[in-house]
Amino acid sequence: MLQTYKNTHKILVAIDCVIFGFEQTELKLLLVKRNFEPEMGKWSLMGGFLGENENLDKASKRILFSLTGLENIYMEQLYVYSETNRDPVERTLSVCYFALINIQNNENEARLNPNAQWISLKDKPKLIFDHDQMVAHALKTLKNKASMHPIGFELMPDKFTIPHLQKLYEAIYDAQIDRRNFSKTILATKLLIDTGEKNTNSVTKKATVYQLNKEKYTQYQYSFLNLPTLKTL
Amino acid sequence: MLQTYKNTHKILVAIDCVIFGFEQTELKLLLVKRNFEPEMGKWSLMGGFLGENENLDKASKRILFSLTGLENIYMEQLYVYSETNRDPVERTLSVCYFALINIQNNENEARLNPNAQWISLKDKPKLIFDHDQMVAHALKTLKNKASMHPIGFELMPDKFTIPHLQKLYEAIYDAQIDRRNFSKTILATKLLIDTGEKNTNSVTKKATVYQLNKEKYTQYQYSFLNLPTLKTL
DNA sequence: TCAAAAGTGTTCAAGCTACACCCATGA
DNA sequence: TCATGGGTGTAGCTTGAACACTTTTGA
Repeated sequence: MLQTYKNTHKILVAIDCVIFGFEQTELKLLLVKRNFEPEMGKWSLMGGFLGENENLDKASKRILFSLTGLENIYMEQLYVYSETNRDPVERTLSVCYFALINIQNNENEARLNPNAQWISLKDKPKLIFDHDQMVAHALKTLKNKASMHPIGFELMPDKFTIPHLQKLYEAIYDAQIDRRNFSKTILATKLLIDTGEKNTNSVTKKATVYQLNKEKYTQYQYSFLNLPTLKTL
Repeated sequence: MLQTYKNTHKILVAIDCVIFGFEQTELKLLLVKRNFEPEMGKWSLMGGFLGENENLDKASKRILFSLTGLENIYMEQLYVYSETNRDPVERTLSVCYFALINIQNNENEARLNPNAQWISLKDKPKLIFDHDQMVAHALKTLKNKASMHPIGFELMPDKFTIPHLQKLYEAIYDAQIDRRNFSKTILATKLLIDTGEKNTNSVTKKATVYQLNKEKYTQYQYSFLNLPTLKTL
């Protein structure tokens, strides 16, 4: 016998993903140009609805996969947006996820939805509904989390140099970091493995190429970087 | 003309509240004994459903008020639980909130729902559904947040002594803290105002009674306590 | 006058910040 | 040979941890 709860009403549940990437020296967002109403033609976060036989984590992975063809991406639930009028079509809750993607590793952009585009955070257009608010929230969380946990590596390619990694943190915190202190701090974590290779792109002295020590990464227990910019969160 | 989204299905949305309090030296949870099915007679978090004309913050406040008669309580959205089978009656998402209540200030327990009870975290019974998981999550968040922001004061009465405040942090982190260093750190924040009063309950030397500097509190910008226990989160 | 709790100050070590010099590379 | 970017070392300061002595109070 199947009971149900009385005097309750059901609501549509959406998922929207704030997807960060890092290329060269720029922190980027993966945005989509809407090809359906409402707000057709405008930019938005990638989204979708929660299906009948899936939980939110599964749905968010499905949505990300449908957009990018990527699996095994770092994703985390952020916050639920629930203003009654946030979606003009009908009442919809949106569970916001944030994802970190390594752009370089995934150069086969063939799989990328043609309506999707990587856009620098600095050039972010106005987004639909409350999506700007979601991006702001996600950015704050990224700043917070990246100082406590080494999740920044999720945005880096498999092989990278320390100066390149530093550019990532400078982009995240929109701040200058001392080269020498940064290098010292990063190396002290023992999270980097020297591959023996040298960066061939560089015009001048070739930087050492490192890989992430993935075992140490998953076990990492200490607070990560302690940037002055963070102390006034 | 009212559009709707096609091929989507709606879901019941609940709110469950992890409510912390602090009394004497004990961190407590406000739990309710269920007087309805399913799981009648078992302990659970206080919950309710999201109504048609309210957002989640409003609903969580409504639910807390209905349980305690209290308003203006510190509340924060934590996480959404969405396993398809988490509620045996029918599929329900639960948005978990966590709340911090100052028990002493609210001694008029008349307003407290008769099915509700403050129970020490140490004596927490097994809760229904995934509520144990919610409590574990909330506790972790409390530990995290209390080290970064001075939210611990939300659990204290208006007037308190430093040794009493220390007991709170010792309860939260389940750790011993050095009296002298704690006092120094707390006073350095300038968040305390000396009321000039002395604690009359004490049997021996009377401790100084302080009040929170509420202006400074709302503006507080720095990371709060840096407890060693936190470094291995 | 003694035990228990409260209040305060000092010392040492670690970590972070600021800063300077040397090396490798290609134009 | 020079400009550019990469790699490393050190001194000084700040912060936090460990720790001891004095005061107040009531029994």
